Amino acid sequence: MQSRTPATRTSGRPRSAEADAAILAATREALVELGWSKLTLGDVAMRAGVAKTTLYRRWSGKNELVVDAVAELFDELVLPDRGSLAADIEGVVLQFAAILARPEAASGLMAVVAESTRDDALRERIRSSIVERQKRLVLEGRARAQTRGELPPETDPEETVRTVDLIFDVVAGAVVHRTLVSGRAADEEWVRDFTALLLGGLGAEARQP
Amino acid sequence: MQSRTPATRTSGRPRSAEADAAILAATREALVELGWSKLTLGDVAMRAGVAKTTLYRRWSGKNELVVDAVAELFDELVLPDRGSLAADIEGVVLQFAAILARPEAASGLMAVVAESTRDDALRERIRSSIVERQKRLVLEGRARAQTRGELPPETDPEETVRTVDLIFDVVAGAVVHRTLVSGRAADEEWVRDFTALLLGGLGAEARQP
Amino acid sequence: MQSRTPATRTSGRPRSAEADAAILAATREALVELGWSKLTLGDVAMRAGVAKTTLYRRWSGKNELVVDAVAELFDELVLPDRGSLAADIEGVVLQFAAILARPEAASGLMAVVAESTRDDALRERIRSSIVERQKRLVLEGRARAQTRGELPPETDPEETVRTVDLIFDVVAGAVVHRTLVSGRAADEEWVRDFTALLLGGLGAEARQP
Amino acid sequence: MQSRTPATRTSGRPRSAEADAAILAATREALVELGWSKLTLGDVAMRAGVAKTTLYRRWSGKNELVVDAVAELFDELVLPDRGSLAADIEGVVLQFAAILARPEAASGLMAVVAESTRDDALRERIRSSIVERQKRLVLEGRARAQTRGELPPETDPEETVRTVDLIFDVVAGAVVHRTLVSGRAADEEWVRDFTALLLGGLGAEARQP
DNA sequence: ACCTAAGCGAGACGGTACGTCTGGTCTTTCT
DNA sequence: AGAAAGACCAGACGTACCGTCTCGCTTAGGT
Repeated sequence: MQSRTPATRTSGRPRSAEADAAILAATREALVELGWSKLTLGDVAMRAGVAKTTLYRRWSGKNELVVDAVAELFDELVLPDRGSLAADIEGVVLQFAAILARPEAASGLMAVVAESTRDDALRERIRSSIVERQKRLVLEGRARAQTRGELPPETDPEETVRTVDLIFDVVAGAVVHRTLVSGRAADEEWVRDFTALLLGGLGAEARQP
Repeated sequence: MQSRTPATRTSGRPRSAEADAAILAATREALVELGWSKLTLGDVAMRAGVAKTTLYRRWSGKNELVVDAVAELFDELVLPDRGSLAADIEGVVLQFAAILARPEAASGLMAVVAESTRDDALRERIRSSIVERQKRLVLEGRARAQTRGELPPETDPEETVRTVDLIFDVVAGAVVHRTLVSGRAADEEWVRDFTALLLGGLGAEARQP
Repeated sequence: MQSRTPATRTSGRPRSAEADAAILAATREALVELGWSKLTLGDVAMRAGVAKTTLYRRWSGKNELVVDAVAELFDELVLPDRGSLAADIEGVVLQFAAILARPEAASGLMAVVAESTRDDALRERIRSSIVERQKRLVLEGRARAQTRGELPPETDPEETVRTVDLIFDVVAGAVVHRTLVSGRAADEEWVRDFTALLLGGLGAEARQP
Repeated sequence: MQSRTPATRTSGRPRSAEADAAILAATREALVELGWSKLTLGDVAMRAGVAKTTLYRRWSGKNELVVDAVAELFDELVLPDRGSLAADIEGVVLQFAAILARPEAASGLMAVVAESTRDDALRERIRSSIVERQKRLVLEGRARAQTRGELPPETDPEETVRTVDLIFDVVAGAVVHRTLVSGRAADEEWVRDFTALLLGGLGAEARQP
């Protein structure tokens, strides 16, 4: 989560482990009720039953706190085994859409992405805590499809990385855009259309090297 | 842009047209230098050589102002005629990526999208000022491809709308995600890969009704 | 009151005489409702059904306007003939107290006096419009008392001026202080006590040159 | 044994005692330079080297602040022992006039009095902080004069209160009116005349029950 | 059983920006 | 030329948070 305290803690009172959890939970609660821009750290501290100093001792500011609070939400994504690549993709995309439809995810995620355009450390934190962390789903899905014979075994490892990245950007980007920018639900019908488009593209790409 | 005063203004000093332009330009300038979160309306007013009251008389807050300032950026997108659908798409996607790479676009756009998750009026303003406004590119490209015979003429109009929306979400979403979330440039190589994926998907979709 | 050029107006639209009266009346009305510090010239203009520019064309600011509006209130003071000096004084002091008890007088008068401590032109305007204008009451009362034989005829004119000034400061000051600072009504009992004190002092003074 | 301190403040950082003094001093300084109407709390805070919030944490607004700043000025009044009642009065009146001649006193005092005509809490604050606080001078002077045999011992206590109040209104009112409204100095000559008037009145009053 | 160093709740602190209001001025059109 | 209307610049208002800083108190591990 937060890469804190690599060094040995020798003396003094240890930091409260409960406080960490309470603060992150309070942050998500505040995101739901207030959204990112009206969320204040003083309010989060109060909700968590914690002093502001305790919060600042652990996170350097609102952005870092929100990244950590939001990142946890995406850990609940799992790749369901629904029997076919298409069905698997549809399943995970629907889960992703469901998370994005939750106000704490949408408001928080977009805001920190916006902030990250001017803060490289923040961008890196988002990449490692959220993006790279969830690429496991693409890799897992690919592997499963190869086992099933739906996709050919990979040959060029570099090519594979490029394709995984592309797929991830297309999937995550399309769902986010549909949900937050176009402002319409990524419902089953849309997910079916989208998955057909994606698989068609992948098949075609696979056919013409 | 801002739908102001459709009614006739007869008496009193008329609003300065220069002020409007100066404020929007100053807003983009401030977005470049400061980003969304550190942009203050007082600072924008100062840059524009305008009093804060003049600014607040026209826009109700930071979000509305930034939407209008950013929306203008996307009006410069044009669909180049490069001879084939693939080349046309690559061309416009590259243009889109170039705009998104500009700091005033990235920071401002993501931030107002984040805010719009808690403000329906703002979401609608974004949709009408930015999203719907640029769907013209998809429609134009489709028409041109049909003229060339690259795409079959549309039969079901409802189906057409759904496909246009899908394409728009996929294109815009993928480029945004690549650029802002993954934090890597949407360069020519990536655009070629992406276009291939998209056209493959469309072709496959067209083949299997 | 306002020393404006009564000189020849040759061309153009003549100034509205009604506007002057409306503005002063609106000023007093606003003083009653809002007090000096919350009175705004924009509000006065609106109440008077007049544009702000019209108001500024006639008065240079809030202070000048309020002085003129308040000065008119004191013109209604008259010296009643109640048969004796003591009774005359009591009568006029009660009138004065009654005016001061009106909120437009109290709030406005004290405020412009406060302002006048830093604005010589304003102090002079107050002196000529209010103070000197009402000294007529002291002079008149003195003359009447001399006719009655209650006071000896004046001998030294310089001495007379000094006494008149002193009396005026004592009378006006005591009533103002009682009413506004001590915050208690200058009622008949108090006025009787005060008048006794004043006449006693004058008699004693008269006896010992 | 029960603690006498009501609402002891135990936790949290204690308020800075220096800040209070610095703010009141800065207020008087600003009154001298700017007068009441141009004094801004932001400016006072800056002069005191204090944040605006610190100021607002202690005082609810400009009026309350100025009352406290001005009240301190009058604490330096003392009743000198000059051997006779007349001389004592002259001495204290001259001191009072000297304080009123200072711009911070004049501008501030009159302004808050003006404001107090529309704000009962403020009027009460003025009464208790300034007026009642300085009545000590009248009581002390009276006692000393009785010791000397210049005034008869008091008989009716209610009558005494009424007389003290009357004297205070007459003295304070006359000096204020002379200084601020008539706009002339309360110099030694005037004070001598005034004291003669006052003592004459008191003597006459004493003689005729 | 003490010592000591860090953590903790509380809340004051110096700042910055907010969005609103007012003071005066300027620019329209109408009278 | 004056008036009504209202936009304009300038700047103070009182509030809300920021991130930091004292306070006095708690809570552990090392001695």
